[in-house]
Amino acid sequence: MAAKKQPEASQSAGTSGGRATSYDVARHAGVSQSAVSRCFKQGASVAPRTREKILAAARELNYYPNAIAQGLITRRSNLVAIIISNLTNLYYPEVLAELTQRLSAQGIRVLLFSLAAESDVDEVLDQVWRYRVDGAIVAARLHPEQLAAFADRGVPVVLYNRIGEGVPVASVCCDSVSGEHALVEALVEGEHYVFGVIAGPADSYVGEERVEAARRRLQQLGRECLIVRGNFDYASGDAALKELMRMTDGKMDALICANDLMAIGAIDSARINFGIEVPQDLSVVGFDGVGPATWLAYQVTTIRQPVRRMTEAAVAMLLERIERPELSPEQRLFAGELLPGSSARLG
Amino acid sequence: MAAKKQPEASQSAGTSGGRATSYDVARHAGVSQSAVSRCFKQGASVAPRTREKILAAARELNYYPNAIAQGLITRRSNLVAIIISNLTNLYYPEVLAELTQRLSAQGIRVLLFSLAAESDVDEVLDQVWRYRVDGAIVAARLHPEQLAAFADRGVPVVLYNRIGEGVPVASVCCDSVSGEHALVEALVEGEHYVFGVIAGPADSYVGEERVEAARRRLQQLGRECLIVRGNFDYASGDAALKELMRMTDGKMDALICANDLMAIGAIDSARINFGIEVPQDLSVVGFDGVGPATWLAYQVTTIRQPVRRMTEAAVAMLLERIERPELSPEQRLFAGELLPGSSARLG
DNA sequence: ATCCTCTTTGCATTCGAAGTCATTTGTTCT
DNA sequence: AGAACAAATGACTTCGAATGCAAAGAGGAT
Repeated sequence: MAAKKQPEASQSAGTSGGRATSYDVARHAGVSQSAVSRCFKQGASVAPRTREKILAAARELNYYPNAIAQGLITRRSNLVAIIISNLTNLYYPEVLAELTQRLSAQGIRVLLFSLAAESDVDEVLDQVWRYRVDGAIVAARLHPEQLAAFADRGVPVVLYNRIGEGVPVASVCCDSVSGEHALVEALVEGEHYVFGVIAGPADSYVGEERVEAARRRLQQLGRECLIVRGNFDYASGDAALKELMRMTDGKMDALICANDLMAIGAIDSARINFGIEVPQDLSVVGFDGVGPATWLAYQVTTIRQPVRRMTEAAVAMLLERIERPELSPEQRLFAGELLPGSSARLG
Repeated sequence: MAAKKQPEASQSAGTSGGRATSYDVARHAGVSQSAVSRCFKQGASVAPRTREKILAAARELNYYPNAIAQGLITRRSNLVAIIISNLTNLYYPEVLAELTQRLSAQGIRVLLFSLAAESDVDEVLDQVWRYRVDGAIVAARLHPEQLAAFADRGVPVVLYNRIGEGVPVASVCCDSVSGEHALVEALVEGEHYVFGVIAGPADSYVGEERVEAARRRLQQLGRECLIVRGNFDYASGDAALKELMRMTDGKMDALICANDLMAIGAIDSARINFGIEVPQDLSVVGFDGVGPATWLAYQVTTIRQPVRRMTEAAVAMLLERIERPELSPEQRLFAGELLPGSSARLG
């Protein structure tokens, strides 16, 4: 009867599998399971000699604490969900790599969710709840109710390059408004008159913000502009350029793109499909500062997002909120840096 | 005394937190915890009326089964580790997105590990063991001992675009040899004589394989070539081109690059730094078929990897091995498709 | 040697769901 | 109505590590 109280060490714990448990190690070292547990816990009270013995046994048995079991008892999974909509966006891989490495450095693992379609969100969230993640970083469009669900469940979230629309949520963004203002001002000073704008998809937060900021500033400076919608990829930059050339009868001399990839598509299209010289005949500016923007053929004049500082902030904010869930939903805005390339004649 | 046997339902399980447990749901529905568990398990024996009652209670309490607890008892975490070295490689984001979505579709979650440096591998593996992942997909260079550790622990692995050097491991690769042969043959037929090759970093498996295949085939066809090493990025394509132009006194008329990104760097460099026409004066070919390779300015002649089929195979192989660990370490080789761009004059 | 304090250690319980087994309920057939 | 059997249900144990608590040990002071 008493036999059941202290579980038996697993019999299969030879040198083979990594399936050794703390009981196996305990038995091997001649101590209790508690001692083994303490031995792997930072700052717990274990005598040096005991610690040695236990660590030796652990090494011999190839023991690694079971994070699943730890998560169950401590109610801390040390998992953070990263939810990203379009990994193919050229800008996100860098962000993802940075976030992952920073979280790893803090002893936190990343559960990655990549959305193929927006309709997948609810399924993804279902899994997020099940895994009892400690927090989440979201670079995807969520409905207010979906954001509210995080609050309901007490799961801290930090949004990346978007804000909680209607719901107060912590977020990290690159300042679209000041970035676009800088671009517009430089273009106006550079003596441009017929402005075209390539917007992002309507459901993109940063896309709309950038275009709106550019439009406003142009208006303030007495310039009109034509706006055509793209969807952030290369092909849509090409298509939008053609459309704008048609609409302006080839008179457009400045083009503001909601991201670099469309700017690149537009530059190629202008040069190759229309024989237009960039920047002599047409100035093109983008946004983001992704790798290809700096390629010799493009050298796009753009706003470079401070990805390192932004990811650092996102991780820091999330960890803070995991420790202290009552913290307010701060919004941090980072200024981008105007990267003067050679795709635009500036003032 | 008897009170301790049946755990109390958690008191905090109001409609607020997502912290409800199966006991909360059980009490709410007036059934036992076992019933709740069965209710969420596919094909278990539960009366329709009971199921209704339980599901209603679960919905009301916002109950989601705790995957951590499930993982502990079932010894199946439903987690797969994806280990990737350089997410910034332009080719990997697509692979990662595909893998993640395919695994999700199979009810499996992705634990992402992104390596900043090769030295991180052991720390990463430490975490992989702790989380008791059901399997792993690896697109990073691992030492034989590190690969052996997976076998030791009975964790199935599938390598992506690399093979287990010395250790038999399941893998999915794109056929470098036939791809390079096709490129070389086409270039030779296109009347090229002075061949340059830009290799990848020495520690890249595919890089070495591609270059070696190209070199061999060139030799068989009676052509020599000069090889310069790059590191798969744009800047190294530029640098390598300069070096090759110096070495050949500007006489190089065909350039084989170990990946598209270096091909693009080389094309830009040739055009902009040397005023060379591509493909009139110099033919350039790459490998991978990444997005920018198809841009109007480049249209790189390359071998497109069948990413969808490869990721599908990787996931299928991994799942098979999770079910039946005794399966042999099959290697699957996928033929790439020659994508005739306009960066090379072919035969 | 005695008492007190501080450090180590082990015992027993806990986290939340799954699954075994025994029991109860329900159905069908005679 | 009762037998025979299947379906549904609940009690209890289990997975592996963390931790509160009590007991044991180690020093130190008197």
